[in-house]
Amino acid sequence: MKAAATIKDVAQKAGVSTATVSRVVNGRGKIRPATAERVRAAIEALGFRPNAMGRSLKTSRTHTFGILLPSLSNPIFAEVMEGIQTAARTAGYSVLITCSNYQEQEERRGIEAMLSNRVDGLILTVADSDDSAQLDWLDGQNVPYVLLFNQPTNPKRSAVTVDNAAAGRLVAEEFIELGHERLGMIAGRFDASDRSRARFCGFREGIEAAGLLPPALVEVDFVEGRTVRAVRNLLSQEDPPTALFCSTDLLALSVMSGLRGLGVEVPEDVSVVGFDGISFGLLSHPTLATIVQPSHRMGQVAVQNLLGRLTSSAAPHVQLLPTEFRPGASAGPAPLPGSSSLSVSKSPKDEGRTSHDS
Amino acid sequence: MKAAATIKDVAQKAGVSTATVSRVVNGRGKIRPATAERVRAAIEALGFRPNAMGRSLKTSRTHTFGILLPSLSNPIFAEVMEGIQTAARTAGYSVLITCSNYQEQEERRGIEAMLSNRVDGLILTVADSDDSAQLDWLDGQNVPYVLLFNQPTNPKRSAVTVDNAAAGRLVAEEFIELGHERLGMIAGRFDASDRSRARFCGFREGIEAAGLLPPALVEVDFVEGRTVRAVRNLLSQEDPPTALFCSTDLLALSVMSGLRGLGVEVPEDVSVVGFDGISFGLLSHPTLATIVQPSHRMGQVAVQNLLGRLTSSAAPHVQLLPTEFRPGASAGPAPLPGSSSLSVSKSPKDEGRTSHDS
DNA sequence: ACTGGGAATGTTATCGATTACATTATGATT
DNA sequence: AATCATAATGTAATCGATAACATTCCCAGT
Repeated sequence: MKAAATIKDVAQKAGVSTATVSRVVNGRGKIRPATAERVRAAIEALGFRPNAMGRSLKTSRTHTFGILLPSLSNPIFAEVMEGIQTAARTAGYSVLITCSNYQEQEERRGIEAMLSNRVDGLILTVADSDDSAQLDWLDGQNVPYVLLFNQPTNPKRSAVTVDNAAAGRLVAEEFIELGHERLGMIAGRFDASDRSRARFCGFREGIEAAGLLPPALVEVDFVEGRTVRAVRNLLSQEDPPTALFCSTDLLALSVMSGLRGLGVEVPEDVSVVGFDGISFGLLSHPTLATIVQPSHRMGQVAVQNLLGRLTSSAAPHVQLLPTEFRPGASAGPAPLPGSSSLSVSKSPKDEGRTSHDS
Repeated sequence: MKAAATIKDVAQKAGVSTATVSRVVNGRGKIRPATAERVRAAIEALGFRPNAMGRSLKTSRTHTFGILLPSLSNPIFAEVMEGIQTAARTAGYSVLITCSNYQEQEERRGIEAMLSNRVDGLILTVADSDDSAQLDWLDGQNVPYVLLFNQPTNPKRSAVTVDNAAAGRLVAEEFIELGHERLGMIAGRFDASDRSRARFCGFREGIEAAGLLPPALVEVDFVEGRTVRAVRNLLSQEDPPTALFCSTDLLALSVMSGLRGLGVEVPEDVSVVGFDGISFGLLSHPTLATIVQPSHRMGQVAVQNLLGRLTSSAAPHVQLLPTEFRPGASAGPAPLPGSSSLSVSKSPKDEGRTSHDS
């Protein structure tokens, strides 16, 4: 039950001062090889491991990053977390993680907790990076942070993300290419996800640019994730959409499952395209067409962004990484007019806001 | 660019000593209400937040747990991580996370890094909890840890897991109930996952108890995740299995996708059952029959186990949580003899070890 | 008014490592 | 051998908070 060895123990055992031990450990200053060897032997013998607290206290560097994500249930976040973790460890950093569950209050609490731990930097995905009390407050805290997935208008904030609007536009074009004329979107609530909104805006632009009617829209809650009603809602209206863009792959998979439950065939009756590029999209049946975000890379780049700010005090900047449209069996040609046997009755208790535009 | 306020700044501003501020912050000792109020005002005015490093140095408690998981790509780990994170924060703890990518070397490095951070406890999922150099070493480090998913033989080690063997047996019984007589298993490599081995052992026991031939077995690598060859391998042998047990849901979904690629129908030709109960199993088509582990709960219990060891110095103990068989469309009755049109040719370059038993 | 004694608050050593500065050792040069 | 430059090492203050111990305050009881 011995306490862990300290630098003093090592110094004593090696017959040197703590300063010398410190120098050996950190490879700073000149040390006679023989001395260094004795110190190393003592370290080995005692199983000495520098106490990060003591060190941080003096250097005011914790070599720790704090990560705030809405959730880990969505593999896109789990993947980016892996990327962050790997890149951080490579650079000698540890990572503290917090999930906000899409709640602003938890965002705030999580950030505060990580600041108490004196993290050297933060990587955050917040609800809305253009209207966030947390971020406004954080700007005064003198801690570098990088937004992830969020795409802030304010260029004073660092961010690593993709061009969500452009990707949304691309999806519209793909649908139109396939002959679809009546499009819809099932999106995570805009007030919980600015990227969901951006994807929708791009999607709508692409549609309007082609001279088609604006898309039908249903917003759904991330947490409860009931999509069946949202789907029924969309398809039970006059002249229902033949193609659905979902703001995340998770949503898309859930929607496909819902459609199956309603007896709607994908892609024969309705085409579906998701967003994220999670690996489950490749395993699903039919395989999911989607916009792929380079999730691991994004995590890695976010870490590098922070490191740059810390070491070379680089200025905050936004980095847009490329996306890619990944075709899949879920997106097919539009059904011939009248060929679809769709008959989805409207449920009595409807949920989710539906609108022709927002 | 002002540095963060310290307890001294607060003391000065409130006209008291640092001891008094400390008492107010930690709610210890008697403080005159008027004084407390002045101190609180100063804290508020300066935006003071106690420096966790300074505190930890003195108290030798970091209020941080270290978590080591093989990966976050498998949602079962992401889910348990969420459970851990939530429970930890509720108890006032932060969590450091590390992924080992199923590599022993990284297990070691991750643990060392977290010990340097002087975590108050560890939650670990290692390759093999009965033969782990890391754990043997860790036992001498005087840091409480809890194994998660691992099911150690040595009862001196705390663990939160399920009865993997019993669950494996149950799967065998379900298959047999459905009329299957020739069974197989696709399992994550035993040397990277002791639970995979335990599930197989239970599965085999259940089969042998029913007087059937021992199951065919293929081990696959977690990291690369190529299952198509493994599947072809299994099905191309004489009298191929009509039911496949996969050691994880992720594997099962991949296997189902592979079967589809080979033109094999699930469950008409081959039934599939997974293990974990990840939510994607409910979204897949056909829905995945599986053994459900209470992942969030497991994370929560692991945290409680650690807290108990820390606060009431409870003894290490193993906690087995209940599993549940969740039926799904992927598991159906055995095909009538000769009714299946299976014709899977053996690929020239085979991979994965196949055997009739292990 | 004086005093005992708990309540309130202050003083200061301490946790473990770093680092500016001080000191000593080494060895090359004459 | 004396000298000096430089290499090697040591001394001690410091980071921010805690807590044991010391001190001061305040008021009840006589």
